[in-house]
Amino acid sequence: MKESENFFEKVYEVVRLIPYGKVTTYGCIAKYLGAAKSARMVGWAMNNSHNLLKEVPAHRVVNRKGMLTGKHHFGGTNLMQQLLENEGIIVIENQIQELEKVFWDPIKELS
DNA sequence: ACCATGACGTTTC
DNA sequence: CGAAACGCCATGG
Repeated sequence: MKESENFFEKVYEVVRLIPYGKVTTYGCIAKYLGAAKSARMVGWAMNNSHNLLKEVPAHRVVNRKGMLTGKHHFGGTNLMQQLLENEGIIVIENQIQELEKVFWDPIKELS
């Protein structure tokens, strides 16, 4: 690992800052970090987050559509959806409902 | 060094 | 309006 961890570390930091019952998108995080074109890297960082000693609430991070694309990475079950619903977020068919309502923009909130 | 893949996003047809 | 293709960046083989 190298300084690149700084990028991942930043991602994890922002994800951990997501308040309870709120969610954000990969693109927003990437943009907040100054790598708007690297939204995929954010998702990749999440994948690597499993290797971290500290757990990251990746279940609060979804794609632009609010779809739980990465739920399969949470154990192959509906764990991700369960976690979100547990926080009061309505999830139907791997898709977050009232996304605008639970959406949390780090740029807007952390600006 | 090149090709293939990915928890995305935007643009085009 | 819906689906497909392209683009971006980083990692792995």
